[in-house]
Amino acid sequence: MSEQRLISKTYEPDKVEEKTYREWMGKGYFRAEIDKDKEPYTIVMPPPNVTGQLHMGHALDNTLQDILIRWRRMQGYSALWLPGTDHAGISTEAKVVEKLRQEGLTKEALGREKYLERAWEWKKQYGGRIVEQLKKLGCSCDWSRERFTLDEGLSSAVTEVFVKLYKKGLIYKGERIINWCPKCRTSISDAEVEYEEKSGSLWYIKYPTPDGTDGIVVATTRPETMLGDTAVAVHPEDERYKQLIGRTVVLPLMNREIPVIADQYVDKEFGTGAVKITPAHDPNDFEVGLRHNLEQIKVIDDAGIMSKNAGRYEGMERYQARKAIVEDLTKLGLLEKTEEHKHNVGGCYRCNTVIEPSLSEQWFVKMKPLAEPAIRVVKEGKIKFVPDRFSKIYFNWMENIQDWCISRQLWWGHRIPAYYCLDCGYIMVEKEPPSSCEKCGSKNIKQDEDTLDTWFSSALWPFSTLGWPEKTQDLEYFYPTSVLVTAYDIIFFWVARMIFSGMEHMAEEPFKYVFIHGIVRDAQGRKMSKSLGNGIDPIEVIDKYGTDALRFSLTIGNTPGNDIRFSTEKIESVRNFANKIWNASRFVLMNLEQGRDDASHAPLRFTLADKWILSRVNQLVQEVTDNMEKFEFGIAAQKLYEFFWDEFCDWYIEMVKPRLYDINNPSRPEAQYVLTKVLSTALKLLHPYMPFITEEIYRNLVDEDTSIMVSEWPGFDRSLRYEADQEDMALIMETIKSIRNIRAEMNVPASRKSKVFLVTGDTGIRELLDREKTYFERLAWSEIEIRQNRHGISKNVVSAVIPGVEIFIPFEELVDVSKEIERLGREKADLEKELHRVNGLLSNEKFMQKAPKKVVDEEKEKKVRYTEMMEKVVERLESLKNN
RNA sequence: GGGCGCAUAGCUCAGCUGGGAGAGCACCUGCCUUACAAGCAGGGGGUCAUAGGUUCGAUCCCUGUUGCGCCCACCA
Repeated sequence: MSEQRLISKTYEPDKVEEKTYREWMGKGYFRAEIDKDKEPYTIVMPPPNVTGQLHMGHALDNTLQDILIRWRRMQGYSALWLPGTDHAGISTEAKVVEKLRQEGLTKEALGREKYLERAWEWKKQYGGRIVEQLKKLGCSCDWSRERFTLDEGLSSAVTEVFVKLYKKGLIYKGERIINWCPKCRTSISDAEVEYEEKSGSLWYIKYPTPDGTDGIVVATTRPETMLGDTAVAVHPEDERYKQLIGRTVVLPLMNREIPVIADQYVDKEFGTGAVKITPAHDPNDFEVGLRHNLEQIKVIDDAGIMSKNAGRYEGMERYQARKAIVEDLTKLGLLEKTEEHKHNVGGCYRCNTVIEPSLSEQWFVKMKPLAEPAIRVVKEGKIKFVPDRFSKIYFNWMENIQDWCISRQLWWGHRIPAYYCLDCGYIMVEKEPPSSCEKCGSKNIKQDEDTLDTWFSSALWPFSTLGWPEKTQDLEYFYPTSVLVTAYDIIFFWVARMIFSGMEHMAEEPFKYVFIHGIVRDAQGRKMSKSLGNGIDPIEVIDKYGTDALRFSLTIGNTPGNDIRFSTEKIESVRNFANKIWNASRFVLMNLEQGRDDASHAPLRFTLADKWILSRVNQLVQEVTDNMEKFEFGIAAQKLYEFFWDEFCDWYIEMVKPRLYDINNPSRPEAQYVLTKVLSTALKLLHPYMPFITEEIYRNLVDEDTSIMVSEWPGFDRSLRYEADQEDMALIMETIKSIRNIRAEMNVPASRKSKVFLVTGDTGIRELLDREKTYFERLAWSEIEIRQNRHGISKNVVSAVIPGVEIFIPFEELVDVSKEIERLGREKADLEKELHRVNGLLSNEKFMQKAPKKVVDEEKEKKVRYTEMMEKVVERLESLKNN
């Protein structure tokens, strides 16, 4: 025993957390073993960016995962939480390039090999940071299995998948309109474009016929793309333009003749009903171009600069060019008008730069065949979204999915395993670099320069981290994983892609549940962001309030799928809760014997309070476990909070004090036993939420050499259902509350005891009150006297009625009768209201017929009780008025 | 243009399959009662957004409306 260690009056997290985490690590508690006698329970951690820092989103996400994994581990599962980090292609590359820039270098100047060396250095320097932060959060991950998306095993999984899908015809290379970020200098996928409504202009530009007699006016939001126009399209049935179809018009500024074509795509109602067609810079125009065999002219280059095809605008930045073109058109008298126009503009999700749709040769994953089983597995319920509404969002996306552009013009990432014969142009896609061309035998071979979308490797995470494509024992035992925990903003990027990848490569769903949570907002409800500067650093919160406080405040009262707000007020109240746990535990430890024998208690000597709290904690075990099975952590945490503070501290501990202070009390050992039992049970239930404080106390309470982490999760115990005692206890508590209420209203200080008469005609209640009368001394500062009737009780009393019992408190000073009448009048009014409601129900024939018997009986019982109480109140009122 | 979420006490939010409205914080009153003043006891405060419907009975289920937020979608 070393309860002396819990001397501080306040819980000091910094003295516990680091030390405890180290011990857990040292003892290997986080390590999951393959154990055929246990059921596996697996969570793969959504890998944070390797060079990132922990933010509140991570804190929430990982707290929830840790709650699940600690809970299941205690339940006896072989619980694996597999951690890792993501190489985060674009953002890491951006950071490394920026660093080089500061040194006056560019990646091109450095060359691929040297550049990658620098990138790995960067990773070495910063990659450990987020891992250390996760440890501060208390995450019980199996660090021996930590993975990185660019490590050898995962890279081989990526290559395996790429080759496999290519050979199956599900990966192809093609020239398409893709989303190009001129700042990141790479293509990005559709999912990576974020649309924002912006107000812009709609310019009406006249394209004259060659003879100058006629013309057509087109409307556009992006005049700079007109330099690449290769047609004007109108609707086939548009009478206004019928005579122009098949003829040509002159593209202004470029003086190029382009055809007027008819295509269904055109909306007659919008603008002028005539659309300029730029196949190289617009996805729709591209399609139109294919249908009509139009030339594709790229006028904007990879940096967002006008290309050599842009005539005299060459070299201008795209928005400068827009301005110049509008000015020039105005001078030429070809700008008919300009309208204000609101439209969606796509931006890069990393750098927010406006995306340039651009014709480019890229690699794609053919999605339709992959989407089909991914939809089915959710429809069949083999994967369940929690909450369920997110499955709709998932279906909507999956069912309308477009091919996935996976090639990135970056160097930091998995290089595409495609090899080109520079002599005959043949493409080889192989796991190992071919030494010569399969077709012409040439040794002149070059690997594709591009890398893969980071999400391509993340998509394989649930099985690549377990060793796939090798047939490892880990994979055999831990796959499919049990649950995936993530925020809703990442469903498309990651969850959906893991699902189709799991189905395609493992022929089995990657997880059974997708548990979706919301995002953490600031106190005003704003999204935390770097640009707003309103982000709260979880590490700072931990340093100030402790890890357990942070974790619990992110959990309590929250519901799946909904956003939460982070506020100082909330974390302070949770910090206070941790302190409450600490002090209650100090109390218990102070009142235990050194080297006591736990077995020395006799259930026969359990008091009412003992049986009540044992019964309550037993119920709590059941309820909390049920809530957790349903992912209702917010409710479970709420129940734990209320039980611990209200029932255990404010009632049970107060009730048990006299027995502890009296060394000769025959039921003192039972009090000690129950305190220990209830506290240790509550600590176990709290452990997934507040791992550190619960561990610190548990070791002091149970055994220095044990750990709550590996203790057994409490189960419901049928022998602890003391239902009658619970009802008795409820009556005692009601009576005490009522006495306290009167005393408070009369401004009686705790130091002044009251004499209290409890009057009841019910023999059973009288016996109960008599048996438990010691409770009133401490909890109601009262000495009670139990009477069968009111005879002989002074008239100078304040009274109250609760079901079954009348309470009278005499006062030496004269009680203000008018005030007392007023108070009883309020009680009477409340009872009248209740009686009115009950009588209404009971006299309603339909209610009597149709309501369940249980409800009817309850109401009948209430009527009896209220009527009885009413009689007492009326009696009392009359006697007061007669005086 | 579709789809979804939210609307409950001054603030932030719970409220499980419909049966007498809850918590934390804030506020008011009284207490340093030998675990805890980061505490204890008591108290005030809500027509559960709005209009209908279903039901014996609706904060909860259905429909419409309003407000706020989010997601998806190629109208230049």
